[in-house]
Amino acid sequence: MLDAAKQLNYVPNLAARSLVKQKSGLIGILINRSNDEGIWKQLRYASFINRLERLLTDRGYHVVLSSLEALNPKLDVISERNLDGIFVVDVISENFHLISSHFSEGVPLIVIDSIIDDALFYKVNFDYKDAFAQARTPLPINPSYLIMDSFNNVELTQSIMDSSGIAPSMIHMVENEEQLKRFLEQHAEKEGIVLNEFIGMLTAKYVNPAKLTVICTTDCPDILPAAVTRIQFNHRKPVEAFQLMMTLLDNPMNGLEHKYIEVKASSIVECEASNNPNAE
Amino acid sequence: MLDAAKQLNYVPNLAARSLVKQKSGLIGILINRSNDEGIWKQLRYASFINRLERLLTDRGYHVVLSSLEALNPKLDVISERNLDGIFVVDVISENFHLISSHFSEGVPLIVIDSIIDDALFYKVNFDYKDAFAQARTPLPINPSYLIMDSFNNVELTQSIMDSSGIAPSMIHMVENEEQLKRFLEQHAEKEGIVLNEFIGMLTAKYVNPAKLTVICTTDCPDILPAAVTRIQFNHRKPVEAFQLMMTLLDNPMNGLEHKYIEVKASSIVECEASNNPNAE
DNA sequence: TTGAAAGCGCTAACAC
DNA sequence: GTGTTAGCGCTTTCAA
Repeated sequence: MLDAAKQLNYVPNLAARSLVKQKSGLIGILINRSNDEGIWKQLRYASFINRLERLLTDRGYHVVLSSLEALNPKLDVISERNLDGIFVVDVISENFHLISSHFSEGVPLIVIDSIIDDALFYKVNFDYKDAFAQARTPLPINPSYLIMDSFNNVELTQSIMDSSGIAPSMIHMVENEEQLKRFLEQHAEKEGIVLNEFIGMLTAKYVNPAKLTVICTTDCPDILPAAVTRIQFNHRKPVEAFQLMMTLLDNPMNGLEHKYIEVKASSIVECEASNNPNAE
Repeated sequence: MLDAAKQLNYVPNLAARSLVKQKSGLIGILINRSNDEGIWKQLRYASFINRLERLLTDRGYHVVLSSLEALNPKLDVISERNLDGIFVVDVISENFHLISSHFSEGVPLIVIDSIIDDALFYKVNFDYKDAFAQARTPLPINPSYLIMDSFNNVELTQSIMDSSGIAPSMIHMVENEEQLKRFLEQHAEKEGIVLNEFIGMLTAKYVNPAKLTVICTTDCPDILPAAVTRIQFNHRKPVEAFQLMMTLLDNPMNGLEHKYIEVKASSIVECEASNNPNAE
């Protein structure tokens, strides 16, 4: 029985197949990470990676996960492993040329949470402008401060600050909990907006949760105290990124004309993309 | 010579190398996940995966991340990609034989958060007995209830319940926030222990944080309210798992005699393993 | 239809 | 040393 099973159980060798087909069946998720990250940075992409990986795995791709040192990202994995598609998350502007140099014609390259004016890259970002507009709607008065996290991609950080409509002096960039606490002591009685629910949770330790509006960017609204007002980005970011990747993989010739996808804030619950478990 | 290769921008093809060397340079991290997971389950392994992946990547390995459906885990990636080493997290007992069937002689197989009496598997688990002992030390009286999460590996779940020394009727297995809330309403004024800081955070919404002791299993103590007593497992689990894997990869012939590694609870801050960036 | 052969890019084992 | 070759396991092509 074991013998018979083994005879019938042919196991394809994907390395050999890759070699001849020039397709690896591997999709890379590359993420900029530093060693000294606060808890909110560590968890920022947990849900995104989880969901994106699931979608890709269900489609029959294998996912290579790789951290990048922000200062010195090693991107060799892209060309060495012949990745069929690449997601890069939160890219430092200075490193885009480095990524380009690892680019192979026809290999979809999607950057997440990064603004870059280069047609080589497809981009999937949140529509923060939309989120801020929604955040202002239910509030009796305008929020007076913004607590947020910085991104490696400074253009994105700047863009968020700009779309918030809040004076730069009233925007606190979270570095550590102690500094956050000190900032909040000066504004305890005012209304504020917080980006990222983990930061929202830290913030709620020090101010009245009822005065907070949190823009949920990490798909974890449940961790927030009940009194907090939430603007939820629907959890479509991984789905959008996945669908874009599939589209690009299906049409290797002609790329799409729209290089930017903006995921809107919304409380509408969307269903998952259908899992069609077969790759190439 | 290396320079010359770089000048010519020669890119080694790892698929071809894998084929001839019979080593892929790939390490798998396989995790049981369900679709309807609560936030605490989704985030349970975020920090572990993050750190483990970093250690492996720094050593020059490439990491394949794959979700498994708990009921029907597809493990083909192991043999198809010729993984050099495999981590499997939170394994359902019934699936161990399935994993065995994908096992190749000499390929290190390390299970995390799983109890299995089979010499094929190396195991890295927390020492919960130690954690509960420490949890009782600082408390004025004995905790009267335990809030915890269930694992796919029922032996582990049972083992934790047993080591807690708390009556089964006073152990609440978290399914959703509503049920948790109802359980807590009956025990609001008593001391309790909580396993997993995300559950601890949810719990702290409904009871006096000062009465809670949280055993931190996900390396995210910062998310807890200040008043909560913490027992921290030091963040050595990914490091231990990594070091064990490296040891096994270095000694392909003779496995170690100790198949269990128990990571103790401790507040001692350990330094990261040295990053020696070269693989095979 | 079925089968044999070439070759993907690399390393190891030979020869010189 | 330096150069050549066989072959890893697969797919594709071309032949019968």
